[in-house]
Amino acid sequence: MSGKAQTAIDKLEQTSRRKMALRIWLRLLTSSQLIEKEVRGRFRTEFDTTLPRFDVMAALAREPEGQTMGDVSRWLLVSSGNITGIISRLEEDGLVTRARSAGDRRTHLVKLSCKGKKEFERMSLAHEKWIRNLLSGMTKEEMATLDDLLIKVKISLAREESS
Amino acid sequence: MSGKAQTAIDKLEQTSRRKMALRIWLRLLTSSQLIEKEVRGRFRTEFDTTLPRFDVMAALAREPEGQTMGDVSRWLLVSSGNITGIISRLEEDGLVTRARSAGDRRTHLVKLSCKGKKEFERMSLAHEKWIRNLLSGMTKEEMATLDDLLIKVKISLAREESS
DNA sequence: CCAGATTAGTTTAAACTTAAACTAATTATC
DNA sequence: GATAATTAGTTTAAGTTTAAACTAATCTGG
Repeated sequence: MSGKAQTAIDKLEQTSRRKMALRIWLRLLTSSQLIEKEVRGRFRTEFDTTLPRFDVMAALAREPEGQTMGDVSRWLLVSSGNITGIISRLEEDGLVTRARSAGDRRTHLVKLSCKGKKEFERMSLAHEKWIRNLLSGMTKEEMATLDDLLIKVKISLAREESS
Repeated sequence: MSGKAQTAIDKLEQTSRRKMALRIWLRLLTSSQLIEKEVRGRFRTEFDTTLPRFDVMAALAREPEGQTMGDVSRWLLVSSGNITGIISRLEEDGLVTRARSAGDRRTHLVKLSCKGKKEFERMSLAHEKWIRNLLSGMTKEEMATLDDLLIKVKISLAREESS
């Protein structure tokens, strides 16, 4: 009988289903906040930039041909007004380009500039290393199980948030 | 052999440990963001308030005798300046009281007012129900395992973020 | 064609958030 | 006991974030 299984069984006996969802939510939130705090600090001290800027650049890096403002805001789950502001600041710094589309003239094609690509590459490698180190206390098996469970969380959310 | 175990094993075979930490982080972040988005919207439409205000009130509700600004900011993992602003707005609305301590005159004793307690009670019940519904697609066993793994994440973070 | 509805993006106002500078009170050290 | 270091909290400046109002372009049903 493994230690992990024992702990989980204890929890089933001690904790009502009622309180368990709330507990999961608080833990989910705390983990995210702790990682975010750490990563934000490192972006500031090592690259003199912010996490939202990196997030937007990472979204842009996924599509070298460029994408619309709406694509970025939907991918990052934030409002379009938010993206407008961050893209504007990135554009001022010459890291992204924004151009009105030829076809649908409402949309704008946004992409990383050459400078932006290079900068993102540097930051991305460091970022990946930070995360790997932060989670180095987890075994591969634990991460695989956690990944499965987080997928289940997402499925549950998708089904319930509409109702 | 359960479906869950099979999925996890597939992942071990297909995904390098290197990429797995990053994947976990993105899933953690996405789950949190989706829940936050939903909860924020409900606080706005059903109680005409914000999530940060509720978070501060929930922190205060834990200690009926009151606590310092620093206690609240440490509990919520946010800056003290942030707490100053939110407490000030809650105070204007008569939901909390803030008084300079008699002993150490640098610290302030903050607590929910009577009105604040009643308001928090109403919101807290609704909040718990929202979360329970959002996670209703998870079994008790899945939640218990997820809880264990998130504790392991937290332990890993605590060990690594100092280094 | 064209009036109304929809969509993409920006702007605005308010709140949130942080890091850093600052003030005031306390503690430590000599 | 005076001075230095620390601690609690506030303030400030800049950026992030949202919801809602707005502008401009496109689509849709007559």
